[in-house]
Amino acid sequence: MPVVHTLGGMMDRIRALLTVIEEGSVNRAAVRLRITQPALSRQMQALENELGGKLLERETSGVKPTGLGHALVKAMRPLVEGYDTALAELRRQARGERSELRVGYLLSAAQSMLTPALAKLRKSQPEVKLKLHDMSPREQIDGLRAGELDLALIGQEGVTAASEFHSAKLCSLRVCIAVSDNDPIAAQKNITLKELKGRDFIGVDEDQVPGRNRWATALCKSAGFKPRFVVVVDGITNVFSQVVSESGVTLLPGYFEKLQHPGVTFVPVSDEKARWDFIVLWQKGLASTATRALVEALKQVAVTLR
Amino acid sequence: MPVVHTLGGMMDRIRALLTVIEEGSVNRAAVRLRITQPALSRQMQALENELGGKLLERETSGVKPTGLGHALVKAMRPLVEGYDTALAELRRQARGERSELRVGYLLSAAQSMLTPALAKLRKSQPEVKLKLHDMSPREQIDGLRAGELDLALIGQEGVTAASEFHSAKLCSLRVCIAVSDNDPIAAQKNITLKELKGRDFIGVDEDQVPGRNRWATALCKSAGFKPRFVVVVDGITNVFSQVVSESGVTLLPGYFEKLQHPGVTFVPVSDEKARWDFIVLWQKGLASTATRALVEALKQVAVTLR
DNA sequence: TTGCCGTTATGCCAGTTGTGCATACCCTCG
DNA sequence: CGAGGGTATGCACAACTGGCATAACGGCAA
Repeated sequence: MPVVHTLGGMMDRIRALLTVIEEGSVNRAAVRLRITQPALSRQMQALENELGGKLLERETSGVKPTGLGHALVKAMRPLVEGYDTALAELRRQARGERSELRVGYLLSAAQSMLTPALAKLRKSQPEVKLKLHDMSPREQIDGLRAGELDLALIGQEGVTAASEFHSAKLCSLRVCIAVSDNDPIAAQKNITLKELKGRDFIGVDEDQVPGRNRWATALCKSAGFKPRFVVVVDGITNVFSQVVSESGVTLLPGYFEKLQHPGVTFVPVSDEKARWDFIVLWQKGLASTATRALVEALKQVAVTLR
Repeated sequence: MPVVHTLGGMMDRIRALLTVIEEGSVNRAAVRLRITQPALSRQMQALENELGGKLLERETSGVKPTGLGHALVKAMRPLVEGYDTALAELRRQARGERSELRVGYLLSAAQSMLTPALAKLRKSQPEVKLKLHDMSPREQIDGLRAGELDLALIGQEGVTAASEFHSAKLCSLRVCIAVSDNDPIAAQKNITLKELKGRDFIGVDEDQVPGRNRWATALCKSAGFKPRFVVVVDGITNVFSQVVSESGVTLLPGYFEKLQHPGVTFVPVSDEKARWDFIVLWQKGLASTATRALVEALKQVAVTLR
């Protein structure tokens, strides 16, 4: 039996078998499959060889599946159909017709921008299904890397990962510091970075908000000194506890000014160079129209907030 | 871009892509796949052409999936794995290592044979999982045809379908008739077919028990007359009602003698030629060892009952 | 900068495979 | 026994695919 064929095209032969069994005839199936009957006949032989058992009862009136043939149909038809639909969905997605948009964001940071941008998006592309994920900057970046997010709204933390993805800077916010209510600085309306020289700084866990400490360090260096991080905590609320108990300070993006936290006062930093960039990251490769639309909407919203 | 390839081997290329993404490198993936790097490189190009979008970010240190690439992995990996396991299962089944055995039987007819046979089977192949289906002869045949049964225990009704499947005659039972208690025949110990000449016969629905009427007709013809079916009912219990009310008779396999039904008396037919064959049918093609074992067990049980 | 080493991409050739065509074979029915 | 339906087979050819050699490209170190 010199009918060997490759193991590769086996799925095609399985498809062919499904058609043959549907039609009950190699001849008619061959017509449907746009190949000749001999070719199809040989495919069936090949499939039987590969599986090691007869699949069809050849009768003078056509063909009929054997038990094994039936079993194959039952096992393979759903897989083949799933394969086809998955393929179709991928092709659509490749053409940018992705209907689902998975957005990662940090509620405290992105709220003022994301909400109006989403409203715009819904107006221009109402059929887009949104999945919003409130997650830490680190989780956002990991999500992008793992392909679980299409787009991430992220602050300064994102610049370290910006080269991995497409990115756009949305706006550049002012910066503030958090100090204890008891601290003399708390009474000031403004503060310059220079005034922080020699103060103890509270750092945050690099895993949770990567790059934040580096950003603070860079800012201080531009003001002529090197910050000393006396403690590193994980999570922003713990930062506030430390601010109160240790009377250290920490540099924060400006939107924290609106926050209230017992025992903590936020003081704006007046240095012009002290800015907190807010950026949006999205997957490389062909972005869906929905992704592009949301990025555009975010940019438009950003200019109004500047 | 003249990289076209066939649409056929697409699944292979998807498999290849899965490996490439796992390895993060075309080179290493090529090693795992036992092909050269250029070949694999071209496969990836082909896949991207077929899908209409980039799947990989080529970087100097290797490759990284794009969003589309990630989506493909998420959609296709389970399908590919399902396909492989299904294929393996089919191959095992083709080798006769089927662990499940679906048996169709008619409780009233097969009980005396099936129970001991199953006991034998359990002793010789304890790991076989059994699925027993009590169903009418017609349902059994349909089940075999649809591949939902591996084996059917069926009476005379099965002979019409015997050519479609493998079959073995298990035993040949004596025949009896059912008559009303009031009928003079009811007092007899035996009866010959000839004595039934001129009597009204009760037939059964051809859909439920195909071939039964033909069997009765053939028997009567061998005794020199043609039975007259005054009524055809569906289901054996209705036959008994008719036997009582219409004082017709009906030919039945011998195992009914053990039954009790108010107003009905069963009288054995003494003709030597009047026999009711009991057969087992199973799927054509390679039967599993379990199937063969059960057939053997049934045959052995049958000889003890003869 | 230059050279080296890693990566992926491309040109070309040969082996293999799957297909179509023509035809053989087999069965059933008239 | 021939006609007409089915499936299988012999054969030649086009096409795809893989291997080899090599290009192109980017990073890194001297």
